[in-house]
Amino acid sequence: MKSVLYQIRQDMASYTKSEQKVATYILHQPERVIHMSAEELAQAAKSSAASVTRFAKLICEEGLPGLKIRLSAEQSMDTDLYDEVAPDDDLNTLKKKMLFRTSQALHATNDDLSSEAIAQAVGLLQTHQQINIFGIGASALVAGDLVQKLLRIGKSAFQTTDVHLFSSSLQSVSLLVLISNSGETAEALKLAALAKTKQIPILAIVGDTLSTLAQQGDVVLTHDHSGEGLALRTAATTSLIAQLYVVDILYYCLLQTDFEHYLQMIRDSRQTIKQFFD
Amino acid sequence: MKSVLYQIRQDMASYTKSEQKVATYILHQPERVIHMSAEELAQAAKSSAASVTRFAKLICEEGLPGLKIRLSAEQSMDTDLYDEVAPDDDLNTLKKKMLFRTSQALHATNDDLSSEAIAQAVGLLQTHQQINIFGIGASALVAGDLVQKLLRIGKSAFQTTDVHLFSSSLQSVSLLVLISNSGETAEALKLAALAKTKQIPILAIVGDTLSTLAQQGDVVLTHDHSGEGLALRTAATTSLIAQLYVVDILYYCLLQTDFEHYLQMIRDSRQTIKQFFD
DNA sequence: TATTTATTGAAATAATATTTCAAAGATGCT
DNA sequence: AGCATCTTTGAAATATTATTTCAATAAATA
Repeated sequence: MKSVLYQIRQDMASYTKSEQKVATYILHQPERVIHMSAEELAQAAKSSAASVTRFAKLICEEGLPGLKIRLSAEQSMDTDLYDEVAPDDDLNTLKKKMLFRTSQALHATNDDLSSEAIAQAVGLLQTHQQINIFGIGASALVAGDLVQKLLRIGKSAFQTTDVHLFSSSLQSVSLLVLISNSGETAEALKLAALAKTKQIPILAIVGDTLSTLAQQGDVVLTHDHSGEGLALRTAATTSLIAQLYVVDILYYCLLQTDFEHYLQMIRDSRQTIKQFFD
Repeated sequence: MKSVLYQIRQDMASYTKSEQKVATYILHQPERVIHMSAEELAQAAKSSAASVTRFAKLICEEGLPGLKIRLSAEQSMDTDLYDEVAPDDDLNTLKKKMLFRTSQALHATNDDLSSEAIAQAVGLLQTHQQINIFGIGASALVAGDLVQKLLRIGKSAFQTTDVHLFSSSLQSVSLLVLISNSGETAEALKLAALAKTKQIPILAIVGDTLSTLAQQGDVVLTHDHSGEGLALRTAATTSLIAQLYVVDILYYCLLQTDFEHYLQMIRDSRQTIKQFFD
């Protein structure tokens, strides 16, 4: 179904005078209209209740209540939220834009994640006792998150941003997890090459499906990175959040392979922290 | 504003029998309810119109029409997404649940963030050259994110999870940023006490508004942590994401105080990385 | 300008939501 | 259990809100 606001704007020219009054008011204050009666809207738009309901029926089969319902459904989908964050946005606009953008990224990431890739990734995590995770910049944070998660269920996981140290940590029994938004991070690519020589499998968590790193991975999980093109690093955090989201889903899929057991380990680890440090 | 469906589910236990009938129907068929009259809904839920409108008013100040409007705004949200992630969920269900939960957390966080608190926080960041950021566990990642962001715009920022080292780093000119989901982390509270003795101001980023840490902060930014009660740490990542989201908004508000200047610094820092490391 | 046609809003009507109230049911007390 | 009290319930009464009617007015056409 089309947006009512859009439709009203489109058809504005074909409306009569009083219809235009009502239409204009609705376009300017859609969120207020939602909580107005026909009479109130008529007053606000300097028209009559009759004109209001006539207009409502014109737009929407179910009359004014139906129109209000459709307006409400559209409220959450504000129009120019796609814009780059602007220097003079007020906090509300900023919040809306960020929320919108983040939601977009998560939806897109959901679409990107295939069952097969996740299943294969879980397989790799299960079959390797030692898991070495590398990411640099913001991706280092994601690496850190994955380490924390794996340690909690008794997996041996290691992370550092020190490439020398990291290289030394790679054992023949390791699984190498490479995290990179662009998929072109030089350090990650070098580590991938190193892993190849040692026949260590690579799990790549990458934004760009077509990147070099995405091609190197034995298993590749991709996430949304559509915001990266924007001038400001507005999207940096959305990419970060998308990466964390991928890790989270991967983690829960791993838990599912032995749910009760892992759950108990997580409980234990929480308990231990509580007992000794709180 | 909280999700009505969520609220209904939460409060289900406290409802009377006929209220539960109505509530259950709404939870199962929210998108149909939107187009039903009180009488129709009563029939469908095997109750009476009176009970329906009574229930509507209980949930929503503006009665049944208002409830329909709010339901419409929430359209298309599956009811059982509120559940804890289950051991036998397939990937699609898992993805839906996670996405839903994350969106919820972000919305709630948006509602929690007040302009005043953000403005004060920005003020603190502006007026202090040295910014010391502490978080432990998942919050350490958030601390890391904030450090990266601040360094990019030429602020002197420091983070470590080593409390001894961290204590030594606190100067009289420092701003102490404490990040904690529960707001009860022992280490953070000790650092808060230390800061008090040195008269160093505290910016707290906390999930729980009523926590000890929230009370200690000179400025307090809160984020959603509603998922924390859940058995499994399903919510751990949503809290983390909510924290990152707060940091992101804070950061952009800081940028706005001198937009072009900061933007240029960010561009320069990207350029430098590209030139020397890619 | 006279005639037709379209538009408008006040009032009448219809639809819908809400409140009232008496009956049924649940709860607690002896 | 038996009685009293408080709660819940739905049918009917009422109030609110939306819609249609229709006469008046304005615009368009010849």
